[in-house]
Amino acid sequence: MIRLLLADDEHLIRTALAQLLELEEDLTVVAQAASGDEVVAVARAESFDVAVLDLQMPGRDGISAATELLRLQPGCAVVIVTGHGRPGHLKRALSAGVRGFLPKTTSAATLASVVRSVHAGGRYVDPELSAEAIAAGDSPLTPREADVLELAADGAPVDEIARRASLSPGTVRNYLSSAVTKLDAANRHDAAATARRLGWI
Amino acid sequence: MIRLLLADDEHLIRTALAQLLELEEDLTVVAQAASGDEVVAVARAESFDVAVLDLQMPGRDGISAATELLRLQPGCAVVIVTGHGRPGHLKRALSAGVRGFLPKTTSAATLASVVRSVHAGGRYVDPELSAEAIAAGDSPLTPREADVLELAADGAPVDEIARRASLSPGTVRNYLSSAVTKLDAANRHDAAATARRLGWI
DNA sequence: CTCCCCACCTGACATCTGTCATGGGGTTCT
DNA sequence: AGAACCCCATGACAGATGTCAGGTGGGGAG
Repeated sequence: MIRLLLADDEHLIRTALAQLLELEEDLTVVAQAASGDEVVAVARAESFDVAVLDLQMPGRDGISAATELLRLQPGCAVVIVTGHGRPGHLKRALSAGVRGFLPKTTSAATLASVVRSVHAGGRYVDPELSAEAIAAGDSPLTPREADVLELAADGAPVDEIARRASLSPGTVRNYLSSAVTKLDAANRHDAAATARRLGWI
Repeated sequence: MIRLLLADDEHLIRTALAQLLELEEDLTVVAQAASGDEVVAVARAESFDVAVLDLQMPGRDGISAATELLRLQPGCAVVIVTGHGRPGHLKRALSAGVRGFLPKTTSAATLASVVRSVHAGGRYVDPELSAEAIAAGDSPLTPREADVLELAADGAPVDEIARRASLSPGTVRNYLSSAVTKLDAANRHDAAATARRLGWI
C-alpha cells in the first residue's frame, strides 16, 4: 500500500482528488494539507511514500514545500501537479528533487500510474511540458536583471524599484532596458509578462 | 435523480469532481465539458437539471457559457465554481441568471447541498464572496474608461490602445488618468490591477 | 429648459521611460 | 596578463506618459 500526502489549497479539489486516489487498490491518502506550510508541519509528524503537491498554494508554494519535505523525508517521492505549466517551474522543481511533474489536464489514470512509478524510483515529466521547457531554454537574464524585472512586474515606477533593490534609478533603467532587449519585448511590462510566462522570474 | 452537467478545463479536477458527485445517492453526472464552447455544444444535444461550471475556462468562460446554456435550457439551474472569487464576476454571474456561486475552497458536502437547493429553485452565494462583493460596491468607471483600462492592462502603449479603441491618444490618456484617480491608484498598471482584482474589467 | 454626466476631442506642460555612450571595479577563464 | 563577463553607476536625449485646462455635442433627470 502506497501512503500518500495530498496538498492543494482548494478544498473541493483536494477532497475530490483524495476520493479518486482512494479508488485505486494500492493507494491510500493518509494526510492532506491546504498550504505549503501545512505540508511541512504534517511532514514533521508523519511519514509518507509519495507526496502529491499542487504548485500554486498560498504562502510557501509547492516547490518550496517539496524542498523542505525532502529535507525532512529524503525517501519520500514528490509529484507536483499544476494548472499552468511554466518551463521555469519545471526546471526549479527538478532541481529541488521532485520526481514527477504533471499538468492538471492529465487523466486520473495517468496520475495514479505516475504515483506508482515515482514510488518505484522512476521519474515522470509530462511530455508537453518538458518539450516547452526545452524550447524555452535557459534564462538569458543576469540575476540582477531578473531581480529588477521582478520588481517591475507589478508596474512599480523606476524610483520605487531603485529603492527596493538598493540601486540608482539609472542602473534600474539600464537593467530594464537590457532585459527588454534580451527578451525581444516591446516594453518592460511585455518583458515581465514574457519572463513570467517562461518562469524566469 | 438530479441530472448534472459538469464543466472544467482541468481533466483531473473534472473527473475527480464527477467521481465525488456520483457518490451522492441523488446526483448523477450525465455529461462533462472541458470548455465553454463544449458546454454549449452539449447543451444542444442533451438536457440537464443542474450545470456545475468552472468560471475560468479556455475560450468562452463559465458566465458566458451559462448565458447561452440558459437561453437553450431555461429550466436548467447553473452553479458557478471558481478558484478566485472576484466581486465583479459574482455580479455578472447573477445578472446572467446563475443560481449558485461558490469558491473551490468549499467542501464537497456544501457543493452537493447547493446543487440540491438550486435544483429546488433556491439560490446560494458563498457568504464570504457576497460580503466582498458588497464591500467592493459598484464600479466607478464609465464604460469607456473600463474599455480603455482593459486594453491598458497588458502594458500596451497609449498609441496602440488608441488604435484598438478607435480613439485619439489624448482621449485615451484622459480616460486613463481619470481611472487612475477614481481607483486611487499610483499609475495605470496599479489601476488595472485593482480593477481586475475587483472584477471591474 | 436647464443642469449634469458622459463621450470625445485639442493643446500644453512636467515628469517618467527607454536608449545610448561611457566608465570603474570585480570575477573567471585562457 | 588579457579577454570577457557581470555589477553598478552617471549623464544626456527623444519619446512616452500623467495631469491640467478647456471645448463640442448628446442624453437623461429635475
